[in-house]
Amino acid sequence: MAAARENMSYRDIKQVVVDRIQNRIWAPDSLLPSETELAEEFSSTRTTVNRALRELAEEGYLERKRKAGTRVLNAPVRKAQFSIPLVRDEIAETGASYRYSLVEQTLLAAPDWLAARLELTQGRQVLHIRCMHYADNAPFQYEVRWIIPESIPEVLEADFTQSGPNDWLVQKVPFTNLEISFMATKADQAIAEFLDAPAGDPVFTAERITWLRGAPVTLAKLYFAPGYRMTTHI
Amino acid sequence: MAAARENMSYRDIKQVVVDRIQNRIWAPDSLLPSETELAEEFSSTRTTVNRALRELAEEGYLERKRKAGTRVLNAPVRKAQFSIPLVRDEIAETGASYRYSLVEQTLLAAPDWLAARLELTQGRQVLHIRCMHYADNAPFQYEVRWIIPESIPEVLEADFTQSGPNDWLVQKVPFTNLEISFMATKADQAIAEFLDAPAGDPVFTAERITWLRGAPVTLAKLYFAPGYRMTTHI
DNA sequence: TATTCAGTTAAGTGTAGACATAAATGTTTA
DNA sequence: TAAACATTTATGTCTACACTTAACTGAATA
Repeated sequence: MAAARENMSYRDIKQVVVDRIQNRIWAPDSLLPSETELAEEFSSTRTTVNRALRELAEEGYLERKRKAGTRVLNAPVRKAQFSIPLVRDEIAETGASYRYSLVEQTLLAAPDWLAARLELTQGRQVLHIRCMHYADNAPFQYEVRWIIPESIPEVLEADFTQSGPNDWLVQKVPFTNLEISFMATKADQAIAEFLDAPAGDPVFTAERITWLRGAPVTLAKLYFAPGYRMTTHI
Repeated sequence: MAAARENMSYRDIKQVVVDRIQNRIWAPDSLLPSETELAEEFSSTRTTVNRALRELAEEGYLERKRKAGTRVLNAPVRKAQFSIPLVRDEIAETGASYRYSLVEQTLLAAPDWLAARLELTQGRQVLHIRCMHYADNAPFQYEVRWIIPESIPEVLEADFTQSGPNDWLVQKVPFTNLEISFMATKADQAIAEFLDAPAGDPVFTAERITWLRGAPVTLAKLYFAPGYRMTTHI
């Protein structure tokens, strides 16, 4: 019944293991045979089995502990992966044409909520930018962004009339940390106007905060046009 | 300047490479030295360097092609990972107490939109369930679910008065495929009532479709209480 | 009885070397 | 000139083995 053919690659072994898990041959919470035993069964080596099991653990199928052994996770808490593309790429992928438009750019004192959120001392100057991203001339995303010039002084000389702050930032800032939240917000007057939707309508919203070596660089609120869905497959 | 100490683990090598990328020593789009050269520089072996670079490629820092070499990706399209926990676990993690309540359970013919979405032939029987998840007795999530008994006959005998269909399904069904979407929807009368929010308010919504070996098993719509945010760090 | 400690075991990691494979480049041939 | 073929080379993968480290087990001790 068991495979047992020669020269199995770590990929083949992964497949067999997944099959056995899915067919309850190895039930949730149960212990797998040791790497050495599996290597023998598959007429492979421990190194190869190790790679297979290690990757399956990363993918959320297994839990591994030294000495304790390898265990099948009962809750398939498999991890959904979303890649976080630039808007321009996201739009380009659908085949639509991308257009950018700057709405407003001002330098002002950080509002209290922003200072609190980014743990800034009060009254710091921040660059405030609002802009729009269009797909085939239909509103796609309304972006409201704050950038901390203290963390990246060149931003004060940057030109955001032709392309968005995101494009500029990924070129300039090798960010080290990132927090992303997704939520549903209610369209206020400005959002409604720019996204061409009725005020009060639900808007899918992403909020990104980026740090560079511990110092906050930018906070962006991204409001997506009505009908937007963020989808992933596993 | 360069590290060059002995006995670097693949972890150390990863760190050095990331540092160099972030300090623009290896600029975006540029080619890294070959594995062999790096192995020499770090007085390590190609196998170890390989593991470091392979993992960094998985994490989205590098792009690797045979013969072409290893290249620094310019857009740090790093991947956000969300784990998809059971509601009960999600609530338990905040320290709140979890309570479940069944709202409705009926067997009916699949509505057209559902049949279309799951690629069912028309008029199929489906089990329709609506239920609530509470955290500390406050509404947390309103769940609307359809299950295809054809794919999992035992579901007709299952008892959903004490615990939710999700709990039952993860025990029974080793799902093989999963599609998750997130969106913002407008609270209709039922949603508003159950989540204790004004009708018309924006509601963060997840939609999960699960397949077992190609056959659709269940579709769930999960409506989160106002204020919910899905957050992740990178 | 409870605690500490040593032994054992399974996974984690590193080294060395071989062969496989894909892609870029150079060379020959139609 | 262009297509077909061969060569080169960097990554991909596998094997075999050694050593490290975490965690369980059970025996010795307080």
